[in-house]
Amino acid sequence: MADISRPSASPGASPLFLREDEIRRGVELLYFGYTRLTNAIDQELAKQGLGRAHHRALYFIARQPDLTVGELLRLLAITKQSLGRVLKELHDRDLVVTKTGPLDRRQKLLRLTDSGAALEAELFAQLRERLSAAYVTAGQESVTGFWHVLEGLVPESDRQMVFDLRKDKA
Amino acid sequence: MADISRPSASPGASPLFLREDEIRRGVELLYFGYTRLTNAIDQELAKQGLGRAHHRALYFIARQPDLTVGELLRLLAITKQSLGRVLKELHDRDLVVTKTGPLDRRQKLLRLTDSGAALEAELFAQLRERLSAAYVTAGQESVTGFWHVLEGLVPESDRQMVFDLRKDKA
DNA sequence: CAAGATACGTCAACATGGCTGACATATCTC
DNA sequence: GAGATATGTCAGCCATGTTGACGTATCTTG
Repeated sequence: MADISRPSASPGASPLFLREDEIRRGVELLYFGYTRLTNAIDQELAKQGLGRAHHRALYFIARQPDLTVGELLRLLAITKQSLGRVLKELHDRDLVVTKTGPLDRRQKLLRLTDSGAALEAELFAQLRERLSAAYVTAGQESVTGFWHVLEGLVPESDRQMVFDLRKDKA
Repeated sequence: MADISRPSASPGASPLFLREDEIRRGVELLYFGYTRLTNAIDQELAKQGLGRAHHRALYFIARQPDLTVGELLRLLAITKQSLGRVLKELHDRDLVVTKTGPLDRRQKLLRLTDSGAALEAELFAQLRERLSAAYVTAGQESVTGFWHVLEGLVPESDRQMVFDLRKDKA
């Protein structure tokens, strides 16, 4: 295969070679990479009778315990009715518990139960397997490039929210 | 903001620093990057009364004119019934035309009409805007890293199909 | 050339996970 | 005490995926 990282042999049109083909390449790889990664856990989810919507909620609750419902809504960017359905199912299956917010009693803080955490860990293991294989093949330098481009795709208005996932809650 | 691209300050556990946090970072950025990019065209699509499924079909037909129905099915990885509904709507709106395959008359080759191509171009312009902004911010080296990691996420069995999108049909 | 495989289309029923709109309750803030 | 806010919930709708069954035209092969 030709070296896909080499830009056009005739530069000059643009300092960063933003030719149509390079954009389409990104669109396609993002599409296939994302969909194939999410496919990796569908079978596991189906065993539990859960769907991808449940996994997204489990994932973010695992990532940031004591997340509020409102914060989760902002992350998922769906309506509260849609999320309500998902959270109710997770609660009914004893995968998620809520507690009243200590500072603001209107809030509900979300946490995984032990079995919720176990399920999330099992699903995460699939993601880790795929993603770490891709990381290893591409190399650490590529991984940081991968991150940088994706960060640029997140609108300014959402960026802080995404970065904050890596912090413990105040 | 801290330099998010710098790996752990305490390497040694793994030669490529495959700590949980680095995997989660990839999962999240992929999720937000992908969903926010696709959100970029939803409004445009809604104007036409079309959905994302229609866009995916338009995109791949634009990318590889004279694609067969079977090839498109493999790319989208959905059932023929689902695709049939989408193609029928695109055909009814005069965005796509089919012609009988010249070598194998069972096949139908898909092509955009002029108005289909115009719509696809308009949608593509949105993607280009977002993605090229991200490319410029990240720099060419990051872009190649971005590609390499995503390639690693595409299963071996699908990889040739994805690469072949960039070639003219035989 | 006949038989079977293949490419495509279509009918029907159903599941998932989004959406809007309307309204209720508890709690916080001013 | 009045109004804003965080959450929940009922009801119905839509987009887009699924399975299963079946039909037709065309290609391929023994």
